[in-house]
Amino acid sequence: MANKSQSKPKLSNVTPIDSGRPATSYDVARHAGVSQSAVSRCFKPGASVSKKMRDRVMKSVKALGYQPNAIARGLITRRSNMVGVIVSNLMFYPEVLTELSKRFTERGVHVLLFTIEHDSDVARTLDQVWQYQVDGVVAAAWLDKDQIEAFNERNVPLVFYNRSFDDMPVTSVCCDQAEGERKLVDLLVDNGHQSFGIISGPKDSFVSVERTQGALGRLQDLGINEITMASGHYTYESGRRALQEIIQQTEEPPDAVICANDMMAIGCMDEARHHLNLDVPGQLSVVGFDGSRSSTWSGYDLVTIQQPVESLAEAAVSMLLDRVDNPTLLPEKRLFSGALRMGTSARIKR
Amino acid sequence: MANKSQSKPKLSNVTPIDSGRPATSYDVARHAGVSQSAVSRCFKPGASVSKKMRDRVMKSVKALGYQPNAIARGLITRRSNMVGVIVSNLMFYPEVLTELSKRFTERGVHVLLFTIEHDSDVARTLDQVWQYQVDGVVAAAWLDKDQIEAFNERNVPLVFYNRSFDDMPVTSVCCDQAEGERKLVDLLVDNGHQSFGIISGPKDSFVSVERTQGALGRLQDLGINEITMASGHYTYESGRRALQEIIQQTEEPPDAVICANDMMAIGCMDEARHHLNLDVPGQLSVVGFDGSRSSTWSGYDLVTIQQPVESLAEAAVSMLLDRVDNPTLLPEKRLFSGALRMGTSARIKR
DNA sequence: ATGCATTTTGCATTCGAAGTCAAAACTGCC
DNA sequence: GGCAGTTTTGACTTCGAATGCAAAATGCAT
Repeated sequence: MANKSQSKPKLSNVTPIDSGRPATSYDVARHAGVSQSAVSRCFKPGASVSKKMRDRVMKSVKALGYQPNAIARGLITRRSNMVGVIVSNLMFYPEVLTELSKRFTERGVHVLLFTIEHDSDVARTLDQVWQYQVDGVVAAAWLDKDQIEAFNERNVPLVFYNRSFDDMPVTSVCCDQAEGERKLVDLLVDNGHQSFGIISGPKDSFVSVERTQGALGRLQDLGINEITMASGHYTYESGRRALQEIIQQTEEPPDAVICANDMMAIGCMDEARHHLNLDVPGQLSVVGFDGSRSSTWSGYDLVTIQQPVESLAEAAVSMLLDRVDNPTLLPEKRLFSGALRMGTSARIKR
Repeated sequence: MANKSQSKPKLSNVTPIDSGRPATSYDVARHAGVSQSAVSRCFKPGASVSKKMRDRVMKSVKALGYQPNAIARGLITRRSNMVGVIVSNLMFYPEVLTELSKRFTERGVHVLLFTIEHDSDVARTLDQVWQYQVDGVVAAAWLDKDQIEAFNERNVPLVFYNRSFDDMPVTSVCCDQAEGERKLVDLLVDNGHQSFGIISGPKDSFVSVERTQGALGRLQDLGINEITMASGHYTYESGRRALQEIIQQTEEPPDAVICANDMMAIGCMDEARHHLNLDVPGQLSVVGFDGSRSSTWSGYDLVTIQQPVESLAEAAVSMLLDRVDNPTLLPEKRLFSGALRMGTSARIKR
């Protein structure tokens, strides 16, 4: 730097502390009377720097309030230390996002958030993802084959959260939706339930399909055919509406209603109790899926499957960062079981 | 570029398409037989580029799948097109984050998410914020005077969401917490309630203090002194516990309980109905604050204040981006009224 | 003190896009 | 065709930090 300012005495390089602009490594170097390289090395763990040098630099760093520019660093290292998190609808994933964010932060990685409202937004979102040079992506959204392929071409690790692809080698962490539903069905059938309603989520939701198919499959395996279907959008209101539909379609209310998530199960219970005058669980058993906070509220106390959110998030984060460090790692699918929660929203003996 | 490769024929510059790495503007330039500057200009709206040139470049852009590197762009333009969003506890702000994210995305701005668990994390978080050269920050968290000052020094616009500082010139959007509470108090008193319980949030929560003081102040103004206080942490469980405390502290249950948020109000109702055998609203009126989704569920149907989340988010986003474009804009505080929701959780005539 | 090995330091270059400026290519007009 | 005026283009530099390499400084043994 000292050399440079001799050969090219430009103002911007000479100004002692270019106030207004944050200090750069050159500013620190000049202030400490050392080279810019030295400053840089002081911020690289395990670099060869004498104690004397480090102390001197750090003094200037504090004096100028220097913070390394992560953007500039990212340019040269080709590592932004940012990961993209793509969520289709935040409303249903607040705790997931909290867990992911917490864990990434602990590891010094930052989260660039992409929320998408419609599937059609995915393509646009991915363009942004490429532009921002994220080191990896966690997707709790649906991507098509070409989009997944794009990640491979660009060597950007991708981990799916709660959705996977049987026919493609992707990395994913999932809660075993189908197994969970089977547990619920078994529990209900073992406790004498014979006729069922099933409230599925949106048709384009991977999770909903898995859950609904899981429940349906087990019921059929057990030879149960009294099944009425309806679908909702994972919301409270849609759960209520779906129950109305089911009731209208049948002579008698079913023994139990299996909902694709807790929110709809809660809607269902409220509809039954407050609008249809049905006792839950006395006349109607209701079960959900997720283990959301509200499922434990005394008014509902759902029988449901609790997703191990912490484990899922931890797995997603570590699998992603492992692949960032070592791009040759092959895809891996991890499937976690959910825990059966024995609430009081269904007629079961415990 | 052509010139450069003559004088310094390095491999990395000569390789036609350095596969594996994403294409750069140089790659595009070489492929199209034009200069790198030309490629850059094609991505700058309103730049001087002939139609012939633009077509030619765009053909190569598509052929190579080129995406401008936002990191490199940010370095030279000093604009990252990223804003930081700092939220203290995501659990209570999912819809806020959704709204903010949606609106920033619409305007081509990206969200770098910072979640903090303890106040002590703020300092560390801010270091990260500086490093990532965000263009601005929305904070739904508490910052101290020095931390706010740091934003001014670095010329990084800052907008507070639902917290403000009477004694400092900060930019903020808030729902008028105190006014909302006064509306609730007036409603309850007008409907004959005489004794009150107040469940506040954490002592270090700005919002909680505003709300609690608002309610307390109005009650005292109205000459009502039968007030029992308790505090919680904004959670369902803490609402239940707080109601227990209140009941224990008094001979008779109060006529009404005023909770600092909906979640605690719901906990309160469940505790009253399912554990204390109190009829709500018959024996106990319960009111909340927020207008959360669950406040409208039939089982609760809260009397509460609905925060205009869309307006708040829109205001925060536009105020922030206005200040990014025009740093000379002075601080501005915007205060939105909340809407009274006439639910059935309190004994009121409607 | 000398020589050699090792650590520490600085110089120069690099990452990828944007912007400045001057050269080159057009345009219109006489 | 030639010339002034305008538009388009390319060469070069810049942003801020990291790093390979060589020079300088240090340590150590003789």
